[in-house]
Amino acid sequence: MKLVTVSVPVPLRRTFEYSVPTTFAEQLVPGTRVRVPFGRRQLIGVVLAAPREVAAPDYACKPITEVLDAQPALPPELFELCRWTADYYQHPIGEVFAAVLPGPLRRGEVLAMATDTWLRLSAAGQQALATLPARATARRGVLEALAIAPLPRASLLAAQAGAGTALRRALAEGWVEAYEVAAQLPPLALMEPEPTLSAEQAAALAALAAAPEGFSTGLLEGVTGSGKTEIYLRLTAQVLAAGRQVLVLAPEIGLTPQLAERFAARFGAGVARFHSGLGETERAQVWQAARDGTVRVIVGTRSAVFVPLAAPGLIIVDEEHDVSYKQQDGLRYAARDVAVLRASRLGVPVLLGSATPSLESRANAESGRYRHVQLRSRVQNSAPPTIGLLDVRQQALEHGLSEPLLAAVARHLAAGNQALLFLNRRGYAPVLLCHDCGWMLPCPNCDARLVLHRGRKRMACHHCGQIAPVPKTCGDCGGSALVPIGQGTERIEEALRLRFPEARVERFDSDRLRSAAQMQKLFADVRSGAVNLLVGTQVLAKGHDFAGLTFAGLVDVDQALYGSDFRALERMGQLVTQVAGRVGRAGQPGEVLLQTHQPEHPALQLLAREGYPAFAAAQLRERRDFELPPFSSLALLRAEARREETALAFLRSARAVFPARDGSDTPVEVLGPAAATMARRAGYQHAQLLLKCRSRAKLHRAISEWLPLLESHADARRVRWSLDIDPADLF
DNA sequence: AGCACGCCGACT
DNA sequence: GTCGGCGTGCTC
Repeated sequence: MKLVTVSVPVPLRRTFEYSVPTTFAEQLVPGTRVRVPFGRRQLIGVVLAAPREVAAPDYACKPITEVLDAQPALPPELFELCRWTADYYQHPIGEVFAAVLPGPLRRGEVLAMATDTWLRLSAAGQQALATLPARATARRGVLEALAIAPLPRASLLAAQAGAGTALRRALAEGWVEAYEVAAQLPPLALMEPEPTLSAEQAAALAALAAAPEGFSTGLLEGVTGSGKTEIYLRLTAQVLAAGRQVLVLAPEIGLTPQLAERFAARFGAGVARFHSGLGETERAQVWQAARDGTVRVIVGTRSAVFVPLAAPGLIIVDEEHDVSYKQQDGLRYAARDVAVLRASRLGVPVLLGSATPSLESRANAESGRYRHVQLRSRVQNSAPPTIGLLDVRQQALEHGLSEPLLAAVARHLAAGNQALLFLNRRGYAPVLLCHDCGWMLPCPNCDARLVLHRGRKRMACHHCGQIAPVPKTCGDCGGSALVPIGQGTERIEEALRLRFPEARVERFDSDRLRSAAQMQKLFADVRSGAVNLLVGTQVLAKGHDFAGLTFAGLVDVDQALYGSDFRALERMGQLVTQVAGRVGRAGQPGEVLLQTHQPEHPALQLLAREGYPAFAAAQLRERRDFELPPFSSLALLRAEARREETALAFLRSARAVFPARDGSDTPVEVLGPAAATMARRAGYQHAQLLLKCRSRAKLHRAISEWLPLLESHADARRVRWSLDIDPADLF
């Protein structure tokens, strides 16, 4: 009999064998979806290995119910990429397929071939054209256009404004017939002239284009405003001209529209977006179009790294340092790393772009594995901003703002420019404190305090979403001396409104920017100059260019200095540099001030005086000294349970069964278990066990041996646990 | 993950 | 006497 190996979407690190009725044995290539009985359910599985002839197995083997694909849903290259991903991230293969396949495919639906609607003139239409009164201009226009040649419906409607009604009439009268044709791409044409490159851009482009045929990794390090996107567009033009596709990754949904628009403006049709904001059907359509080669450029977020490509030619990862590329639950992959691996397997170049490259990429550039290309000057000739440290020790602070900071804001406003204040904390104040007894309203589910949100008149937990009314009196002593301690963006906004009553102050954070439309409106108001002062979080650090901005103040960099994670400083440097990149305009160099209680901190000083590259080089030396990534590999076993002891007991058992380490020079260190920082989150106690090894391969092998022991351990059923390879955060 | 089986507490 | 809690085991 014939057997195939099938993966099913269950969290099991094993696969299952099914017998194959002879009727459909031929089509069962790897990557084909099949419906199979599993226990007493029917699941959609993926064929892992072609059928093979075997003697009857020693277990009851069920037959496949149905074959769902004539062509494998996962083309060979993507199928192999999934297998690599499952292996590298030590994740169940069935769950990898489930994560990669769009919803409709995951549920077993069969996708129809993408089609375009075309229109042609009927015989009745020919006659109508002759008899139609001259004043029926719209209908005449439609019929005359189609009299020349049939047209795609979309082109007709695009060419003739307001033809919709006329066309509907013509179709109803039977003058025009609609029919479906397999979707096809209009021929490639540049839709806008290519701007002249600066000398530096031209050199960068030449250096990147000089890469030998096949796989290579480029690291394009370019300060904000240096014109990285134009380099992407030029390289893309070359690849498209050769009839190949380009995959462009951006860190978050909010940044894909601008990027996609730039590509569409240059290359016209054939640019598609792929991200979780699309509906499932739409995602499936883009997926299929990419696989069929009916789109040329796919701009998407991290999940787009798994889109099938008919004719891949280049992968671009914009803002490659961004932590959003790391998935933080389920299959914890890093899209930037998968992109590099995928490009190497495809034999195509990959380009990583950033103003602040990750230390990992910098290390690869230094070792010569990546081709390092730099853009040091801004296209519009504005000088880079000066970065100053503002010592706030013993200074009177007004809602967290020092007098020199406020004076700087006043100076830039007086000059008719815009100023920005950055603070990575939403809300009014992170703590509401009882001045009489010291009580602070805790979150009932987390080891955290509820944050005061004055605007929405409530207390909110930023970790689990718990909300509560603002207390009038202390929950402990009943006193009414409740005072807000510390500041969030709301409070800074309020303080600035009081101080600068004539300025228009706007706040930019996820509380304020509820909808995409609202966000567009606010950003438009900034660009028009209607907004004078901006206060905000992360959202201000990414992407958007504000031409009139000449000042940025970071209200509290110390926050980032004290992070418990070994990447805290790297993040701080990137954040400061990204915020600083928003500032400065032609002829008016910008100014950046960092409020700190640690003005002598060496990392801060280096960053302020010499800039990000020097700062990053120093950070990298520290990583080397402490054998931290990228000079070692990490894996984190996380566990959560209602009781802390349950989570710790599991991790102790896990540690106990970790494969014995030999006495080699690259031992696997096992650190912990330990309670996570802010252990209780959303009602669960979090704990973790950290694995560290200089050899990635060796760590991988040890974990492969370890996982089966872990899974079969009785303690594993009592906790929720997950394994994080190359963790981005250690909490 | 589901889903069944199985063995101990408060109720129609 | 049964309904139902979730510990344990299994899925080709």
